[in-house]
Amino acid sequence: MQAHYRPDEIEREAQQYWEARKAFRAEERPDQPKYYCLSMFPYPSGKLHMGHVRNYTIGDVLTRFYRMKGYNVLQPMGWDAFGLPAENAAMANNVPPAKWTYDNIAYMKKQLQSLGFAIDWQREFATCKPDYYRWNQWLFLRMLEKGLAYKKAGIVNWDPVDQTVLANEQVIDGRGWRTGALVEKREIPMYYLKITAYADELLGALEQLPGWPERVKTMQANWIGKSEGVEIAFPYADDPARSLKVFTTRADTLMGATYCAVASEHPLAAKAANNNPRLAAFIEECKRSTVMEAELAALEKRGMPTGFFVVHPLSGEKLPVWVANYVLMAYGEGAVMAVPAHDQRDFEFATHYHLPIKCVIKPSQGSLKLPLTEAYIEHGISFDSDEYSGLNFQQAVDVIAAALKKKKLGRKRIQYRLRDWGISRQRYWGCPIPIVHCDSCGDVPVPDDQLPVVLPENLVPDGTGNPLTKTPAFYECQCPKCGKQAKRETDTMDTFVDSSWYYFRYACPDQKLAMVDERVRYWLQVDQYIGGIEHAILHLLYSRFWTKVMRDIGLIKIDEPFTNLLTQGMVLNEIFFRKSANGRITYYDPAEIEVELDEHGIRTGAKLKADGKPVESGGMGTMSKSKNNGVDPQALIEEYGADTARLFMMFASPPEQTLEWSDSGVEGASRFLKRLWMFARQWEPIIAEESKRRGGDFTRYEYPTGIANTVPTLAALRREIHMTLKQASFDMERKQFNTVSSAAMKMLNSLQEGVLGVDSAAQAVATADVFQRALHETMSILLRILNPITPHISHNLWRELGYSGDILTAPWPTVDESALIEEEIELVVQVNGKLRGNMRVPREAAREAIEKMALSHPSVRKYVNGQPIKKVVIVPGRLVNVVV
RNA sequence: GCCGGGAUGGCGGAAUCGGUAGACGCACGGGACUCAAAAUCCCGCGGCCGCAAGGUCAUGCGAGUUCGACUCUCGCUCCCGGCACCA
Repeated sequence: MQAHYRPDEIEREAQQYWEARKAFRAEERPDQPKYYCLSMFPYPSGKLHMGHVRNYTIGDVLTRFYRMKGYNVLQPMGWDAFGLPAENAAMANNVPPAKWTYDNIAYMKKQLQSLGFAIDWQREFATCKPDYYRWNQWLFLRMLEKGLAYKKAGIVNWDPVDQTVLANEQVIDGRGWRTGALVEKREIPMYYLKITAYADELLGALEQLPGWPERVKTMQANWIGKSEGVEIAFPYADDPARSLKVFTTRADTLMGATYCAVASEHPLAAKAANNNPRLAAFIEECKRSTVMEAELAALEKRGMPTGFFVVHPLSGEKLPVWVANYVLMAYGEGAVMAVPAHDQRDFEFATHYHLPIKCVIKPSQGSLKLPLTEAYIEHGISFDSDEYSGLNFQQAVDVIAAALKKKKLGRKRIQYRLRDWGISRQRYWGCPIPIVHCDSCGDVPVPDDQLPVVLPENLVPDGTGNPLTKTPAFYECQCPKCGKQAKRETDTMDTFVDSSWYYFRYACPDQKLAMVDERVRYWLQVDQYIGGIEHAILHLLYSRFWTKVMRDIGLIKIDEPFTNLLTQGMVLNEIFFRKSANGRITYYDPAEIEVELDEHGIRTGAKLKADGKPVESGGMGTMSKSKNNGVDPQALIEEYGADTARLFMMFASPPEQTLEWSDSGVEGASRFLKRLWMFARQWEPIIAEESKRRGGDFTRYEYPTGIANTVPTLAALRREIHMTLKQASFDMERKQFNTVSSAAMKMLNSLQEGVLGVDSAAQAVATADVFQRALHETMSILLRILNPITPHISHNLWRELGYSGDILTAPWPTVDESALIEEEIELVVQVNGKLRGNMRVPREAAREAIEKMALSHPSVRKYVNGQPIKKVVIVPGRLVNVVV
């Protein structure tokens, strides 16, 4: 055995060993339980970042753990290879997105391999290859046939200078990121997928996902936003045959409606603006504002009257119609009835524009405090509502809905917040939408036998829009129907399409004739899916939708793609910066910062190493280029090795929480592995000899009866190791890897203390064989619980110490319950719930005996101090609480 | 703004079912080894009072339930994720 821990050597050696044996190749074995563990595939942005390292380490720990538990595991990897950054890089470096993407994939693959992930690389694919994306196109055509895909107008960000559509992230403070021009909203034709057709199932099926975090399910449910309400028609005052339709969940407040409001994109707004230049200007202004809902919601509530009036469907009162920037065209009817007294947004708007506020709901007990300072939005009892007064929420809704129905001016209806999924992108680096536009035949789907529509890989975007629109070789084509000259669609698909079904393709990446084949039946569902919490809604909802569509087309039989979901937290690092006199902020790499400490180790300041002058701390933030606080995994692996990187990542915090970067934490992890190495080397002769004696067996250990009395230190060591193992197994099952790591550290501490105790004892010689056995046993446990986290060093030591077989498939250790039994246990003694001492009692002591002992305990007597005892609470095996 | 989540020593975090708050690690202090330094090893380490024994306060803030609350309930504060064209 090497004198020193050399991660580079043992990691290379272990990886070659696995490679030579094709250890991670997954095959369908119907007789064995399978475990499909999937981490979200990366976007090939250039090099791995710490978020990837964390994501894939979590997945790797799980696959290695399940392998030890006897499962047939699959851990695939691929590339989410279409997307905007490739176009940006192409513009910056004048390199085609394809080349940039493939180069990145090659580099990142090497990085993943150097981390020792147990990936079946045979199944690797990239979504930018026609072999993959042809099935996007194929399924899109099936959806078109089923009416699940359709075309309609959609709103996009338009940069008037570059004459191009911008992504939301390319719009900064309302201006194009490259041109600085004010961005406009523009309506263009787009393809949509009818995810709303599945809204009810997507919502209902959440209940059948017990393996998903509650918060993700709640977020999805809120996103789908099913609400039961009433659609109400307000007839136009000057044209009673026609009406303004609104949707409300609070029909009980209808009698309190004092105006109606429509979105600026609503047809009525446009009509009103025809002879009202001020209104036209206001609508124009709304058009210039953002398309992003988050920004829209934060805007000050503004509006203008349209000059139109509608008639209240029950009271007959004339109500004005306003255009308001807080009404969303995309939700409901794009119009609302405004009840300022009982809706906060309406209240603010009405207050600002001095519109009437009419109260019609009051608390069931007491009354409203007038004048209102905010809307009363609770459900209550109706009043001042003619015949609809004195009713509770449900009664009022029912009665009012019935009255409206009778007048044919409304009906109960279910409304979803969820909108259909717009997939058209006016960009080059994506999957072409398989449609041909023909002057005679209209929009014609590309026939299946002409798929895939291949994206040329040699174009370089220049920032002035999609280069496909300037490439006749791509867009010039014949109409599949009539054969006349036609124009190919140049829009490409949203990259969320690519990621909506890649997990099926891993089961059969080589299948040329179909999207999926019968192998998906063996591997799917995904047993464990792992990815960032930022994907909680969109990606996961689209994937669930896509799965249901594939099911309904008859490709698969499952309803849901992912049985268990783990949403990992972000990787953070401290942000350091300086603000210059003109307000410009410069961010500094934390590696360039020196932290100043006082004598207690408490931080007093930080300065830049280069000039020794102070910098400010901006707290912890996600690692990003813009904050200059990223740490390159490559440097970490090169300096400390993959095992240290993996151990630190797992130890620093539980997977679901954020993880704070710490250089000294990394050193701590490295120190532990060195300590483990030195310990193994020190005891190698004894352990290896024991291995030889027992033919490498690590499954059965027998000890003489009464060992607890003859060799108490050994019994204590075994008890500690098995107790720690019990906790580690529990934590492994619940995926709390930080405490599994600390259990390993604890075990090494116990071992070092344990051997010291035995070593120095006079009994050591007499009990040498028992000691040797216990050391062999406990070391095998330590190496096995560490194996999923730090597989290289575990692999190496396992072999060096002569344990039989391959640790990769060694069974997860089991707890020897008999090692845990103690004759005496410690009980905590409390008086009135406050800790006052402890006492040792026999394991099987009776309640009465415990109570008697507690009452005679000196500190109990001191605190009871003669007061009458009300009651004694005894929690078996834990504590006694004397209440006075 | 709306939806979801979080807050525990100097720091990351632990506490499995409401039962000893601070496991494990980092940082820091003291010591050993060394010509010296690094590495390594040993000891200490929440605050306050106390020589000590011990006492007392303490899990973001404020209330409540309970014999007992980091854990449950209600109200706040601050931070983070998502908001449909970043992936």
